[in-house]
Amino acid sequence: MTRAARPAGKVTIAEVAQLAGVSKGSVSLAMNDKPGVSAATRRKVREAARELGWLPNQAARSLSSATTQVSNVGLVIARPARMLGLEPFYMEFVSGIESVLAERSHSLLLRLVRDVAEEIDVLDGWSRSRQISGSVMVDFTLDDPRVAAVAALGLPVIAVGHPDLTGGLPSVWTDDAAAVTEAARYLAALGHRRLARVAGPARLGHTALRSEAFTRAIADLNLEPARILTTDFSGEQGARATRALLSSARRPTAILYDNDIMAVAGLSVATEMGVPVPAELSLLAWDDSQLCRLTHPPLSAMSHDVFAFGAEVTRRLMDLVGRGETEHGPAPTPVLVPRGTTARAR
Amino acid sequence: MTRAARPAGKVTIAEVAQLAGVSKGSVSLAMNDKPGVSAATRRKVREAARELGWLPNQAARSLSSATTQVSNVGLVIARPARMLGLEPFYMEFVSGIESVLAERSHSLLLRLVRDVAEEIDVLDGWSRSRQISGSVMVDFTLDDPRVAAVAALGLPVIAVGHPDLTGGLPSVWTDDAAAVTEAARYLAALGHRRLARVAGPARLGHTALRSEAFTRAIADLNLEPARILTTDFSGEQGARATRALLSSARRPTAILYDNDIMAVAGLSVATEMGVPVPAELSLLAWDDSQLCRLTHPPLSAMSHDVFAFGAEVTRRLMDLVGRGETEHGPAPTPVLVPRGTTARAR
DNA sequence: GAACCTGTCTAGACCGTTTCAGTCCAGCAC
DNA sequence: GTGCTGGACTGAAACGGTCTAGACAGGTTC
Repeated sequence: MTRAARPAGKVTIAEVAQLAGVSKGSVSLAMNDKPGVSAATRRKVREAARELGWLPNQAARSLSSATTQVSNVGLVIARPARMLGLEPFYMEFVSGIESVLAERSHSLLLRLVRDVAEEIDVLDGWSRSRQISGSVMVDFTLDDPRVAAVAALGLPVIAVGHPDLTGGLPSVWTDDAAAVTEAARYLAALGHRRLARVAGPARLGHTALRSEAFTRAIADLNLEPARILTTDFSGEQGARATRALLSSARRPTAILYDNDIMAVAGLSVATEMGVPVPAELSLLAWDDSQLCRLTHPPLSAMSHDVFAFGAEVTRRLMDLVGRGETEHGPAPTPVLVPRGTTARAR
Repeated sequence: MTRAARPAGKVTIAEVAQLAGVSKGSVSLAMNDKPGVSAATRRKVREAARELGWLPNQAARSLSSATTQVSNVGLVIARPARMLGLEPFYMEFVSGIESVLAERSHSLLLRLVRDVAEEIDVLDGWSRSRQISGSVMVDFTLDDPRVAAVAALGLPVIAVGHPDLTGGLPSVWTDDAAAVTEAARYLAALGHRRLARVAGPARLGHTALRSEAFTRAIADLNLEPARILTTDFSGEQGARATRALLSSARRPTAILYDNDIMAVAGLSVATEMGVPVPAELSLLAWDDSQLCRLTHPPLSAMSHDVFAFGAEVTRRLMDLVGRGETEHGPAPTPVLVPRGTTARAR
């Protein structure tokens, strides 16, 4: 099956000018709502443009003017494509971004890459070719090379991550340390003495921050030293980590997970191994997508409205692009929502 | 917080040419690996470009060359932003798309809109301003107005939907009728006489196709007339539909769901209502994201590799954009994967 | 030696906008 | 009438690449 490949929009500003009986310059002024043309002319030009179905050629526009505003926002994610589909976090985050973009008639330019070097290339290309007016950056590591790269590019960027990691870029973050501490205190208050945590990849900055806070909280509460297992965030590795924990000699009585897909997998493993939840084992998820409410018993979680978070990040990016500045501060801290998987230790 | 807005890459081809002691034309030829320059000159030019850190200005490039190949592909979805995050289908589909795009250094331009009219506007704008080289279209309805619109635009498009709905556009689809029939036959063979189906929104073309095939299969198999409840695909409505079915006088002994999030919700409802699965109730999901393997018991499903489906759709789109043509045919039919939620009727 | 290649390289037109220095003209003050 | 002002509008120069026609050198062929 073949398709005709003749793009419709071959109309140029010259034709519009001719039809309207004015010069190219006037058309430009009229269509961009700039002063210098009379109301009558503006109307004539509008009419002509509408009739010919003219839309300005973006390439020409950005070539000639330094200040080109496009209505796309970038998001580059350096993770395997498979993972994107498996992680409710990204889905909800992207949904939140889209919810704000849609109401402002903006689109999201999405790209998956292998590593940070490729991510920098992509941002560089988008920025130079003026395909985006700004970008959201995620998954910061310590001494992230992207910080310097986007600074050199002069691209408006909102960094999703703790200021310790994002090197002065305008940032939005959640206070994971506080949330982890709250979780540990809660489990301790329920009488749990032996906690464990199934964490994300060690290389990610926020994993390190959470681990540090978790370890400190355990120490402050005088609990037994806790095991922390790192994973790639997938359900499979969450299940494996849970099996390892439950098979160990002194198995934990409570497990904190770094996302919800792993918590769901963990609950399933506990059931499969005959460990009653929450009677003998408490489970606490993170992020709290709708998954947590669909299991039986429903998962207790450090609830984080990821959709709203994505929306807030985008609102700040639009601020930054539009006004040149935005607030710089944390988003709401994840809040503990007890459901059916946490109970007093026996 | 304010950001400096001084783009780095101010080097032009003229400066490179001057440094290398050649003309602009030669630089262009040398850097684009085209014939017409000697190896020595090519080396000199490369050296000069590297020294100055020159990268071609994309805007200028696409302005001058007729064959502007942009490396973006479009996807417009006419659903509320919230739903995108809740439906594993879309994220897996998008992941599959990205997996193919990433290996060809392409990006996805994603936009959520309210309705089909807005979708047409968006595609029109993207197409005219040369922001995409092609697009994927989903969620076809009967007599879909988008068919005529993209034909007029001359934009390469791959339609995801049955040819009955996509009006001659190059299409990829799954044979849902065959899959529904297989599901009904399997449940009948297990001894189930009273089936029900929790379906998607009635307005969607593929919901209608599935419903028709389901009803016919029930009739052919001489089973009791089946109830079909329509939903918005959300877990909440899936749970509500399941409660309604299980509360009815002659409750079904098997339920077929139109996606997996609703099946997970349904399983949870059955557990909550004390209906043992699969002893007294068989459940069959659709799409089969990893969710189905994480519940307990694991969900039987009409398994459909959505990731691979998205990848295949994109491969065909790239074919269409690159060679001007592509195959036109179905993707693999969803295949029944029995797990723990289907069993013989008592 | 003329005619003809072939490979390398250059000058300059061209792509479709924005922008800026001017032109034109009506209106006003004197 | 003259001079001045300011708004409306024009023409042409950017912007930074690609691409085409043609110049030039050196080698072949007859």
